[in-house]
Amino acid sequence: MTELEQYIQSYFGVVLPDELQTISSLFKLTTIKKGEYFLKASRRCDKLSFIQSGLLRIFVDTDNREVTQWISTKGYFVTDLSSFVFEKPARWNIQALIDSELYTINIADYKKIGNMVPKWHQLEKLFIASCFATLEDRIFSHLSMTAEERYSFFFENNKELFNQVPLQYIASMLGMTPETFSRIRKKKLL
Amino acid sequence: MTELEQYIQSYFGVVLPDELQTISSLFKLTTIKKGEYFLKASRRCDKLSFIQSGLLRIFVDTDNREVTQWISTKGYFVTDLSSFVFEKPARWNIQALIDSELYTINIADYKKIGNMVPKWHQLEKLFIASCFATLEDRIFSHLSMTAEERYSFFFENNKELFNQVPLQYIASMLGMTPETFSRIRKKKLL
DNA sequence: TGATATTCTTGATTTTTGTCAAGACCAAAG
DNA sequence: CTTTGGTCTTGACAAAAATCAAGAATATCA
Repeated sequence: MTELEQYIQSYFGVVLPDELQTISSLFKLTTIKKGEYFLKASRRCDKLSFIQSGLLRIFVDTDNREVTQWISTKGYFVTDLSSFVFEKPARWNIQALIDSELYTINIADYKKIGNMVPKWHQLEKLFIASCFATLEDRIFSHLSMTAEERYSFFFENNKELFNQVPLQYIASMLGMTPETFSRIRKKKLL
Repeated sequence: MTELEQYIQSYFGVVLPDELQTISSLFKLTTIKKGEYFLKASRRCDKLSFIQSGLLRIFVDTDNREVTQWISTKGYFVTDLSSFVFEKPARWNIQALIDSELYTINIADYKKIGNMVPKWHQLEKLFIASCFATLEDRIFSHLSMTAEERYSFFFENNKELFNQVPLQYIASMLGMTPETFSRIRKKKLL
């Protein structure tokens, strides 16, 4: 079983081996270079990718500044979900932070899965529900934690990210300025 | 078409009238009195309800204080999604803020829908995806807006809530203290 | 109605976080 | 190696928000 198949199975729990193979065969290996855009806001996001290697940053341009919504890492999927699912303009920009390898499926092929695998929509539902729960937790962290607590929590669970991406992006996705981030960091090292 | 059916249609887009009727017939009208719990954290949430009238508050107990995650209003569904979908212990408490009328379906009946309505899992997926997008926006508001901006935005879209529920709950779900909330409020009235 | 909760407001103060500006550090490119 | 551009850190200060405490307003209920 390929790495992609293992991940699909872990997220979606597809059972029959031939179904799994059918699904994974629709994903094509593509590469994206550091700095290139996987998606630009206001365009349609017509693809879903699994990150085989690399890092992608999801962000929005506002009047004053860029707001990083999330950084996607190896072993996770990346797309603008509402654009992909509802076929409407994307709200996020998605850009490669380093050269990355992606297994990519386009919307047309993606729709085929629903026809070929009877249980697919159900599995999809479960997957999206778990994404929903993750966001609930993230909201909770903003309602109940200080910047420092959010930093510590994220650091404990994503140590490896801290020496791979510009820290200002992590600061932004945790909802603080780079300066505050830097000061918390210093405090933790003492 | 009943009000419940109209809402189901608007959220899930079920097309065939008999399917719609089949689904809605599985929801039973129940009532819950002010202060009563729809759900207690750590129990299983084995039901999904549509709010015909009333208000329910979703919250968590932390060491220091209660954190209100959300207030559900007329015309919306209420449940602990991850508990309902994955049949695991609930993370949230859900309590009626005023006497409320709910159309409630239990998990056993809910599962029947999937068998009776072929497209159901697909529609469910779309519904949950739209919930996901709503949470994305909410996270964005915490990454990019001040307490005052979050207040204004929420106020503009939920004016009616402000004279129906204790304001401290709204303050909490917007991620600020009651005092800060009160001061912003005063400032806006001047 | 009057008594009792609870909720809301307000002021004084502290803490946290943001802003602005300067300089240090570091990696990539000539 | 040196330059350059981006990133990170630091300091001084300002603004935002939290905390604590008291009192006012409001709802609840006997």
